[in-house]
Amino acid sequence: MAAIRYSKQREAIRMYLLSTKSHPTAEAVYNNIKNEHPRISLGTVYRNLNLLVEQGEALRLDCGDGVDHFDGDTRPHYHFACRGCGCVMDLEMDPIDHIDQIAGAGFDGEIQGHRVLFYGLCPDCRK
Amino acid sequence: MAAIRYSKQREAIRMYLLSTKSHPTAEAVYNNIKNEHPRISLGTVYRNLNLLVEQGEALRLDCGDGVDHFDGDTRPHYHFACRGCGCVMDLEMDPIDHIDQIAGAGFDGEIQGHRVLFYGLCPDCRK
DNA sequence: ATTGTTGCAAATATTTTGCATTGTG
DNA sequence: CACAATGCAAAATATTTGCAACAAT
Repeated sequence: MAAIRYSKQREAIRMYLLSTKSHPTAEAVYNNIKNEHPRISLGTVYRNLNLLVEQGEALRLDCGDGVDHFDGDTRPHYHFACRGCGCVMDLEMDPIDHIDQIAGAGFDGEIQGHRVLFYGLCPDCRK
Repeated sequence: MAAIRYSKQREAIRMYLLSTKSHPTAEAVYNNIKNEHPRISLGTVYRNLNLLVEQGEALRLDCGDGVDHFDGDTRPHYHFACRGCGCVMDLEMDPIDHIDQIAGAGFDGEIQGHRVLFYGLCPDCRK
């Protein structure tokens, strides 16, 4: 049953995700980890990111650019994607889970949740 | 300045999108169009879907499966993705544009809009 | 006649996977 | 020692693009 063993690569990826708020892609994680682990491969990064997401230690985000982004902050929160510079930011905002009720009214299926991405201009690009 | 000319392929794609509520992928559009237009190529389907989206005659949807889906109904509305069968449905629901205000409170950038996908079990899979 | 559009194939881009080797428990 | 994890390269998937032939205006 596939016990999970320690690996310094996975640990480095996990630590990097916890250290940044940049919501990096797999490629970006790879580039940042490469300094410490010059022989790490992109395949290993993908494998471990998938594993971390499965284990609930990271979130996979879709930021609308067709590439997966990852977030070490697994608390439920909302994201914002800037149309100017493409950066992805966390939003500090009140929960909006009530929209599930709105969606469920008059719908015969079962609404289990939602995925939201806000977009616009980030503080820097707005200027 | 690149005037857009008529093409029966584009017209067939447009008509197919208007005729279905299935939110097809490019591949699905291709397979459905092929009956009428056996020599159409997938590249042409992609080119025309992109064109229709640019012209505002179709929507590109992200349904969470990593593949682009397309919708001929360009009126603003919300979508639901079933975790059971993978189908994508329209939701008849009250607008929830007020979430932009909630997101914008305490955010220094400019919220221009949002992208929401609801998920759960469709009426059939719920049974 | 001009030039937008197509079919086809090759090219990109992103992510996954097979396999021999290495590392963990 | 058993087997999970790695590095590497090749494969799989989704989408775009170069180009010569074709079609719309």
